[in-house]
Amino acid sequence: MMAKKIIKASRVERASRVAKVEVEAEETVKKQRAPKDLTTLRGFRDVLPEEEPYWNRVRDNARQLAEYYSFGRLDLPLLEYADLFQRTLGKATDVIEKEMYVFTDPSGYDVALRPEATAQTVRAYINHGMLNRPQPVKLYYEGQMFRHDRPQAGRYRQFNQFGFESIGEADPIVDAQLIVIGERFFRDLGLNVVVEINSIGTSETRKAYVMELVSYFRGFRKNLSEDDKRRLQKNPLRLLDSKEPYMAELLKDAPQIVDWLDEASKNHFMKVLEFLEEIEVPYRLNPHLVRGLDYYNRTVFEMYLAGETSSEASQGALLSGGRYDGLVEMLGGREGTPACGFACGMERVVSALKEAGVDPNPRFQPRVFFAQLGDAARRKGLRLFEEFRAEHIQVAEAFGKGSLKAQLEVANKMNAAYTIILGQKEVLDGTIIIRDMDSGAQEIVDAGKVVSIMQKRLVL
RNA sequence: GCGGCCAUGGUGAAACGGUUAUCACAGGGGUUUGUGGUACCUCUAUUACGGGUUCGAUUCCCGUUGGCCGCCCCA
Repeated sequence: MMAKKIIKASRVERASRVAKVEVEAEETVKKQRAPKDLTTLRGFRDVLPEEEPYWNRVRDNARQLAEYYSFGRLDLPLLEYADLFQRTLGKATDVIEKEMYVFTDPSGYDVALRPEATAQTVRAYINHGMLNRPQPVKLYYEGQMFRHDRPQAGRYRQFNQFGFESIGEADPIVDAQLIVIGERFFRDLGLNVVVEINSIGTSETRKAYVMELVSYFRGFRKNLSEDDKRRLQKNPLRLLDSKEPYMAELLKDAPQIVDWLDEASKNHFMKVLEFLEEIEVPYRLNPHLVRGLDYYNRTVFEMYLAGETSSEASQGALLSGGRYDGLVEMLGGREGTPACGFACGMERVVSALKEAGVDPNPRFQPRVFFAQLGDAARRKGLRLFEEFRAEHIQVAEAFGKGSLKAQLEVANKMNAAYTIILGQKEVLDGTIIIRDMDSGAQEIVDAGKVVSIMQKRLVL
């Protein structure tokens, strides 16, 4: 009896397992790509050496600013418990609802590739007891983020952000200085941006405002598009930056969030604006600016390329941020810990740099080429190469090539100013040839002195 | 997630449904033994993948995948 039951159960179990495997196999086949079709995943890309100079400029610039304004570098993991983001970003946001790379790791935990780094930064602040450091704790990060949304202009599934976060100080000067840093970042790169700014108050005043907003738009419900109806349901604040053409008219008489701010938030906002005026950072008040993630309160801001407004920017904001005074507490940190920060989309900055024709300053530009003939020369050359390196002179080579002609071709293509040529004869004589690539003039010098001679030549 | 446009070598393009799929550039190798920026020769594509229509498909149709763009959302 017992045995029969077991057999029965196991048969059923086996059957379902087989069915499952079949379903899985079918899915796998469907998703698998032809072996010849060797590409990256959708929305993921390789950055090739030619593009790297732009990235270096962006990264260097951000790092220098971080150093100057005393933001400590914080490197964070790419993978976190999924829960960290689910708790903080807001249940109704797309980032949580459908864009996160969530999976079960081999230990059985629900983990997620980070879609952004602010929640992580706060997690690290709490984890490492940073409340015991002098406040505010100023942190800077950069790295890859992951969101599974549809690739588009300036939008990738893996993208890079750098961010500045200041945790533990409520004074509006923090907000203002962060905006200054952001604006300076672009100015240093030769990009003109416009700062858009707004205040969304506290979560309580926002709630009251949202109710008012909803009741206002309910009156026009039948005029609204499907998208806007959905916003009305799910995320009414989004109605404010809806791109529907009829919206401009409707918004004219709609309640304004600034009118609903509590006294403290209003004061805070005024002070931020005063600081900005003091330091002469041009800004544009945008009463319809709301941020997508739930943790923001009071000051919110975004930066766009000059000449573009938020509604027409082809790839959205280059940088955005704001205050998030409730987040530390929400994650279990000390009650009432204030914070403010921003994140910048580096892909968008790189593309703006290219668009603007900014010179990226390639770093690797060797001006000396070493050409060799024969095994003895190659052996010597390998050594000589190291001697140049010790003197910090960049030398290019093509040790793999045999003929002098081929090597000179390479030297020419890379625009070398000089080629030093070492052949059988020179090895025996202890000499070496220096060829000026512009004039074609050559001179034979003592092999032992070539490094110091080149050193002098390159200074001129 | 929804919609529009698109898909030929490393790159940019060409080929009325009919030969060994053409051209330019880039790249590799060479034009007899040690000299580049000019020449010549030569090599590098099962036309994204899968299916269908057809005597015959790079060309027409469907699906998949991917890219660009708009929406949603966001950096």
